[in-house]
Amino acid sequence: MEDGSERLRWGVRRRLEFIDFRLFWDGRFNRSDLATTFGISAQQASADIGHYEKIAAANLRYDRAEKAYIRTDDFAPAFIGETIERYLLQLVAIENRWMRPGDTWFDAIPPIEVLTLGRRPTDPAVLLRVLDAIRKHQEIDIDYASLTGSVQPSRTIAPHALAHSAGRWYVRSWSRDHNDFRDYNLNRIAKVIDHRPASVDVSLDYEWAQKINLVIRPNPGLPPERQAAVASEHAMTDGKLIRPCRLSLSFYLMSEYNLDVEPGVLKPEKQQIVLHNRDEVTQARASSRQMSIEALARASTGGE
Amino acid sequence: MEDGSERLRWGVRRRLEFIDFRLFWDGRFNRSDLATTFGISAQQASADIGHYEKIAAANLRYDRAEKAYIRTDDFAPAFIGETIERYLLQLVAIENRWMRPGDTWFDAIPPIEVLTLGRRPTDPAVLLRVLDAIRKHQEIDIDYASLTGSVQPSRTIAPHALAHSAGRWYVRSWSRDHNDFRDYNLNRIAKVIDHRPASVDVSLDYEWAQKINLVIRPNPGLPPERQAAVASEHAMTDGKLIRPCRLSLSFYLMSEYNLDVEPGVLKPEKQQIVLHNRDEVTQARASSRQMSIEALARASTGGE
DNA sequence: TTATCGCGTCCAGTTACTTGACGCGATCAG
DNA sequence: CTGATCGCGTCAAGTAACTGGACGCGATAA
Repeated sequence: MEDGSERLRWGVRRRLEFIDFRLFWDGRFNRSDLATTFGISAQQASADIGHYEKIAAANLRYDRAEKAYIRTDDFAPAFIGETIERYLLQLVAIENRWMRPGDTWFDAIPPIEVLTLGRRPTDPAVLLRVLDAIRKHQEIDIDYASLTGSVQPSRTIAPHALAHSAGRWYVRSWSRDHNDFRDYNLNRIAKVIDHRPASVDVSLDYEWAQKINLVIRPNPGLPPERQAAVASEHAMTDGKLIRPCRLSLSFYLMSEYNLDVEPGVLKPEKQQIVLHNRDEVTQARASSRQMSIEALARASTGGE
Repeated sequence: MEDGSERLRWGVRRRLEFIDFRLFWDGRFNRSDLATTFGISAQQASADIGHYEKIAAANLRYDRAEKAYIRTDDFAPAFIGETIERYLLQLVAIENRWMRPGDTWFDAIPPIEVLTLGRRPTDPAVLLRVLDAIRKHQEIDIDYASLTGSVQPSRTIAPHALAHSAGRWYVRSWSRDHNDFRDYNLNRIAKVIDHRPASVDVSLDYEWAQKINLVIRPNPGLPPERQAAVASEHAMTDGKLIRPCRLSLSFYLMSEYNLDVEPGVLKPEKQQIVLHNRDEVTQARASSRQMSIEALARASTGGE
């Protein structure tokens, strides 16, 4: 099957992709679908359909009774290729109200249910300032929603990276108040007040820079056939999964999968995978954190 | 600030959105950025920039030294609006290799780290057949990767919905072998072999159709200020969160947040929220499941 | 039957976009 | 300082995309 590699103008290509998309997800589409979603005339839509037929004639046929173009059995995507995950993500985003259906190409949203506890949306203004600070190596003064909920004096941080885990966004930053590196929850930053050039050397954040291999295995407490299934699901080789991971982030992954719980506390079904080198990880993390703090202390006494 | 509500052709509008996007995320863009991502000439790109300036002149200025258009301090998005979550999702998707950077408008990917254990990608052919079966009320014969990994005879299911939780996709289906409704892991369906009209009445899936309110509270074992923080993070009112949820899916949400663990087993930090009406939920789930099974049994003895 | 609707197509006119050419200001190597 | 380079802006002329209007065709519904 061709991949639609002809030289097409960007807009035309997108419309042919749309045809591909609708055939895949709905099995059908209309000329008017094409015309309304792109705001083009019916004539132009006809021309586009003709264009698509030239490229992938076997993919569709017009059904007069249905008044629609119908996907054939030998349909093979000519444009959208292997980008299925992308559209699945869009479905999740729609259900979570992160996206409006109109932002996507879905017509009938498939009957899906998305289950999360949700979280507060990200403030664009905050994200913009944080990204700027990362890019331009600035330190920023922020209003941070403290644990107690009480009003706190503003804090000064020098962010240098974003991290995402288990649905949360973290801002990896140097903290002026503590003179060490920490994670700040992006959604808890209420406001970015001011900014100035940062003085800290972010390469001293060893806990971020250094990686370690998490060695993950199926929980040996599970019946052997369940262990095999778990191994298969996580695409393990030789019954184990090696996952490289920044030291500072290892905590979140361990937390998400209950890897930080002592063996035997939870039923094996609640802890399908276990971390084989847990002690090594916690120890490496603690020591790199200590090294980082000492290096920062030396730098500040020496430099200022 | 205007929202770019002029009547613009679809392609032009997308390009102005692109300008908005790059200004937001990178703080800058080039004429050639515009020209190359959309495959248009430099002249046309100039025209588009002029067009954008007419709509949101205060958003950008040209810096001759930088050879780029730079975001001003009073920048306010004129096109991309509040669709920030969408682009954050794209960043996650890129890091997970679900999307290629070229599928997005990002130039320099911000320094982000995405932490998951990953999973096998979804097979487009399988998804397509499953969606068809849902839409057309068909039953399908599938090759299902069993827990033991051994080859199993094919199973016959009649799917009627998709569900997403904790990174997994489930296919809610009637099972011919068991004459009840179950969840099938989408990634475990290796192949869809055949299909025919389904005979089962999906409205008998009470465990799916019926919803219950999960009453979620901060773990009382946490210090009060931590409880307040948890309540705030989950946007609780009066210290509790009411989350309506299909009975069949309640299990996954409980599993994801360790709500299904007896109080006292885990440290409170590992179980920041607790389910106040756990007994009610498990009981409702069991009874609706039983009702469903009985209804199906009556239908099959009476009907066939 | 008649009315309606969606598709396909021929037509002429408009807009978007192209290639080609030239000038301007900033940066850089010699 | 000078000439080369690069990215931007613009004028001009031609092409491709797209629009409006009009007409016929087949299927469906009143």
